[in-house]
Amino acid sequence: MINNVVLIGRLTRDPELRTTGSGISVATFTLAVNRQFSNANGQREADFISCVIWRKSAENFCNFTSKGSLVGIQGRIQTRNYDNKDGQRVYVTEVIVDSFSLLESRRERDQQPLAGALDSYQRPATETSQGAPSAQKASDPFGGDFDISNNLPF
Amino acid sequence: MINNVVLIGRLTRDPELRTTGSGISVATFTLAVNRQFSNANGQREADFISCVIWRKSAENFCNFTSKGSLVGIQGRIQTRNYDNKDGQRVYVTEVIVDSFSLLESRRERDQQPLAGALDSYQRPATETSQGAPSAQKASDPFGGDFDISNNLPF
Amino acid sequence: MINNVVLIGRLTRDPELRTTGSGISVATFTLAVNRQFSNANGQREADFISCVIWRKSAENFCNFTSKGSLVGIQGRIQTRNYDNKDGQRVYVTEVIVDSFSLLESRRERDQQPLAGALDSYQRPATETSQGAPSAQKASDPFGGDFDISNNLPF
Amino acid sequence: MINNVVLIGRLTRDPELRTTGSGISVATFTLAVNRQFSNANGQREADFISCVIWRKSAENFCNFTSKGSLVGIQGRIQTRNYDNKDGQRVYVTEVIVDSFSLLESRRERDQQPLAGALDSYQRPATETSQGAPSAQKASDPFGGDFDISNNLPF
DNA sequence: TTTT
DNA sequence: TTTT
Repeated sequence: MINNVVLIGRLTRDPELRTTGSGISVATFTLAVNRQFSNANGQREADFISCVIWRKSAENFCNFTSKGSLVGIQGRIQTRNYDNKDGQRVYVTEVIVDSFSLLESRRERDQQPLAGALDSYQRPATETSQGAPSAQKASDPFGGDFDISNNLPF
Repeated sequence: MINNVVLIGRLTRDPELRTTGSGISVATFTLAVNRQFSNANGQREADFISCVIWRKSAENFCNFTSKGSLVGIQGRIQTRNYDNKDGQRVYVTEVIVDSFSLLESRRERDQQPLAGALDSYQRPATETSQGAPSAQKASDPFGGDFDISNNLPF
Repeated sequence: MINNVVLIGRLTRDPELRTTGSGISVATFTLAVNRQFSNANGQREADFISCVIWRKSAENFCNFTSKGSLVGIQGRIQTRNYDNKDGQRVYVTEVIVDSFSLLESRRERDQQPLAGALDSYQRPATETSQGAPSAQKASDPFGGDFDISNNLPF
Repeated sequence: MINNVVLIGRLTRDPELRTTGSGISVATFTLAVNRQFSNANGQREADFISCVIWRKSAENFCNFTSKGSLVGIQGRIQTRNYDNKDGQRVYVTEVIVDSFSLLESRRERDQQPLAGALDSYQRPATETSQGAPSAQKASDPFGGDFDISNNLPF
C-alpha cells in the first residue's frame, strides 16, 4: 500500500550515526518542520519529526548535514512500540528516509549568521556597503537582522 | 515548509467523532498501512498510523467509513506532547488529514467476505432486510447515478 | 532534488508492454484521475496522466491490471521532447512509476458490474468455465488464502 | 481521487503574472528539477515542469521569486489539450500549485555568484581572503566543478 | 486516444 | 524556451 512522506525542515541537532550488530549503518535525526500557518498567538510553531536513514545513505547524510541544516527528505511513516522500564507501552512513529536533498550549502550557512552573530566582517560586502538596507529588507522575506526565519511567511 | 503525507490503508476500527468545546467536529482513526515488503519471517507487517480529520470533512468521513474501510488520505504530520498521570512526557505523532478518497464501495465490501466470514448476520441489517434501497443510495457516495460526491472514485 | 508524485486512478486502457533494444521491459499506460471538485457544469472531470513503468515492475503491473483497474502509484515527473514529422517540437510529460498498489481485486471488479453490464459473456472465460480456481488464485495477488501479494490488504 | 505532487527546483525564468478576464490572478513558471542520478554521460539532467499558481498565492509567489529561485511546491497534476493553428491537438500537462515554500533568501542568492560572475566585490570576505579554495570545495557538496554527488542540488 |  |  502507499505510504509516502515528503518533508522540508531543519535538523534540530547533529545527526547520530550508529552501526547495528550486523554492521549496518543507521542515522537518526529530528527535523523541525515549520507549520504553514501561525497559531492563535501569531507564532509559527514547528513539528518535530523523528527520522531514520539506513546504510550508505546514512553515511552520506551525516557527512553533509549538522544541526540547523536545511534538508528535504522523501520516505515513509513507520510505527513500532516497546515496553519501557516502568512497564508502560511506548508508541513510536518515525519517518524512514528513502532519499534526501541538501537545500543549503555550507557556504550559505556560514554566510547567514543569526541575530546576535552579526559581526560586520561576516556581512557580505554588498550588504555592508550599500546605502539602502532597510528598503531592501522591506521587500525581502528572508530579511536579515531581526528576521531569523528561513522559512517564510506563507 | 513542506510537510506532505499520502497514505492508503484500512481503518482498524470505526472512526470516532467528537465535538470540541467550541463546536468543531473532529474525527480520529487509525490506518493500517501494509508494508511493501515482507519481513524476515515472510510476513507482511503493517504500520498503524493515527489520523485526525476536522470539521465538515470529519463528518463526511464518518458517514462513509467504518472498520476495515479502504481509504486514501492526503495530509501532514503533526507532533505534540503532554504529561501523563505518572508525570511522564508522552510524545504523539499524528497525520492531519486534508483530503481523503474512498477506495471501496460498501457494495464491494459486502460482496467480498473473507473465508469463514460469510454468515448472513454479519451483513448490515439495512442491506439484508430493509426495503428502501434507494434511500440507502442517497447516502452512499458510491451509489453511482446520483453521485453527488466530490471525493469519491465514481 | 525532490520530485515526488502519488496518484490514484483507473487505467484508461490495458497497459502496453514493450521490450527495449537492450532487452529491458517497459510498460506504458494512462491513469484517469478524477478531480476532487466538480466543474461549473456540475461534472466531475478527470486528468489523464501518462505513466511509464520499467523492468520487473512493468511485467508485474501488466500481469495484474487491465482497462479500468483502480491503482495507486508512487513516482516522479519526467519531461522530454522530440521533433515530430512536421518538424514541430513536441513536449512530453510523464510519470515514471517507482511503486504501485492494486486497489481492487479481480474478483471485486467482476462482481461489480454496473447497470446494464451484467451479461455473463462479459465475464472472463477463466472464471465462468475453468475448473481450477486454485490455479487461478496462484496468479492472483488478491487471491486470499495463499496470498503471495506484496501489495495488498488483508 | 488522490493526485499529489511535491517538487523542489529552481525557476528557469521570472514567473509570469496575468489576470483572467474575471479578474483572477494567475502566475505561470517552469521549475527545473535536477534528477537524482547522472545519465550515462555522467551528467546530471533536469526535468522542466510547467507550474500554475492562482489568486493571492500567485501574487505572493511573484513577489518573492525570480529566475533561479529555489522553491518547494506542493500541488497536483492537471492535463488539458487544445488544437493549434495547424489543427493539431496539443496535450499539456501542468502542476497546479497549492502551496509553496521559499528555500533561499535573496541574500543567499546574492552571495552565491557562479563562476564567471565572480567580481571580487560580490565575493564574501571569507572566500576572497582564504587561500585554499580547492580544499574548501573538496568538502563542499555545493562546490560545483568536481561534484559527483547524486543527491545534491548542484 | 481516455477510467469508474 | 530552460535553473543552480
